[in-house]
Amino acid sequence: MLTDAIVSGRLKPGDRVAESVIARDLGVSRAPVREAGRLLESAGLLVSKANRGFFVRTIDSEDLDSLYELRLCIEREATARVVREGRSGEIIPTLLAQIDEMVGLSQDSQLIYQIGIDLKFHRTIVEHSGNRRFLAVFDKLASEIQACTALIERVFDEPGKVARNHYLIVDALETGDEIAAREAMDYHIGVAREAVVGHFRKLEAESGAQV
Amino acid sequence: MLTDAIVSGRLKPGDRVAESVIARDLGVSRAPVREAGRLLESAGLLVSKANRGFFVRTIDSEDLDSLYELRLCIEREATARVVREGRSGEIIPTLLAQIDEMVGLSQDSQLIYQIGIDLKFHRTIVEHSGNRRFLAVFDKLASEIQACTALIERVFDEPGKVARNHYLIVDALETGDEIAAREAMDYHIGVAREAVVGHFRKLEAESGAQV
DNA sequence: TCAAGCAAAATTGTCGACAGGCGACAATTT
DNA sequence: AAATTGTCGCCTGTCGACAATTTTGCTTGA
Repeated sequence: MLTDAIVSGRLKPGDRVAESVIARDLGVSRAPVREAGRLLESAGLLVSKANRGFFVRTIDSEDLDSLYELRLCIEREATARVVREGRSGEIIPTLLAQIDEMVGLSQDSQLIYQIGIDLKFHRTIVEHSGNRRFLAVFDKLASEIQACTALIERVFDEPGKVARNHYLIVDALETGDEIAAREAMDYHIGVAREAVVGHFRKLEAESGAQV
Repeated sequence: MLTDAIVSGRLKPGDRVAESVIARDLGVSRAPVREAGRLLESAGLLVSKANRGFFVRTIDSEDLDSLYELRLCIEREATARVVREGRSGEIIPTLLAQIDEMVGLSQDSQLIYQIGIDLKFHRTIVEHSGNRRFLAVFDKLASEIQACTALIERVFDEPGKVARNHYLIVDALETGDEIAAREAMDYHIGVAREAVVGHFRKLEAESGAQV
């Protein structure tokens, strides 16, 4: 609804988002825009300064690294929990279908969609971990990760390979070994973390702050 | 400011919090109350339903367990980071002073204050972990934990003993062993988790849902 | 007595308007 | 020329009012 209209387009990080302007553009009052702003703020896409309004969030490589480390903590524990609670078999068919879909979307032009499925894959695991708080944190980070990744677009050289890497996680789930599952997720996210943060560091070396 | 006035007092979990009522009581318009409501919502103290307004959040033992497990993931990693980044010596004096203060507040009537210092102790560690996201999540959980604990009041039999248990964490930090530090925090929170969740399960067995 | 339907009250969602605060720019001073 | 101060305009924070929706209490009928 409103949220999409705001984020969808052309906004550089650090840009100011005046609620009066948005309200005028969308032909509604400022109140609903305000609500949507708070929503996007809690989703981590905007930050608000007192008496100044909303700004598009900026992010540096250190913060991105923190983000991935947090994700790591949540997801490796969630993966272990899935095994411990004996819910692996229940979700493996879903996970395999998602990987197949990802592999099918490995064309350059469809990277954005692949990122979406990638997130769904991880969410499926967290969702079935049995820990609602894990899911809440994950969902909050998800929009940020997706937004960041969408802006970076291509960090990895071989998107198809990345998609196939998810099979390792499913394999570990199938063994029923809690520790192996945890380590599989640990490795998987660790690789992504290095790649994304490394890419970002290079961007920073060339210019200033980035989204 | 407003937030305190809303939460401070007498509200049962599940209670409805009508913004019109609050606004009348405080003699302000509904707009600022709305803002405060969103704030408390993102702090996890209220939930909002469409066209229904705000309600005081309810919590069950399973959710509380999830909360502590999440805390565990964050804090044990944060503790390990403090050691890894070589910032132990920098914060140990602060930590020791906080424990002393806690021990001094071990009287029954001051348990609420002790809980506050306890949270500060843990926050100090997370704050100096070097991971901003850890701190953000911790701060979000902190208000919830504090609110819950304040309602439970006395879960532990010997508050002084709990306070002194924090020395074990400082000891582990002093050794400079990353793994030992992680395990010390792991054990510390694990004990609290069992006690709090166990206490809550008993309450649930007697009645229905609880805060 | 109880259930269903209806009407009235209450509450949220939205609106336009006004006051105060902040940043930007110009004028003045050093 | 650089820095400080004064002014202007835009934007947020707050307000009271109206419309839409939900809840509640009452009436009506079986």
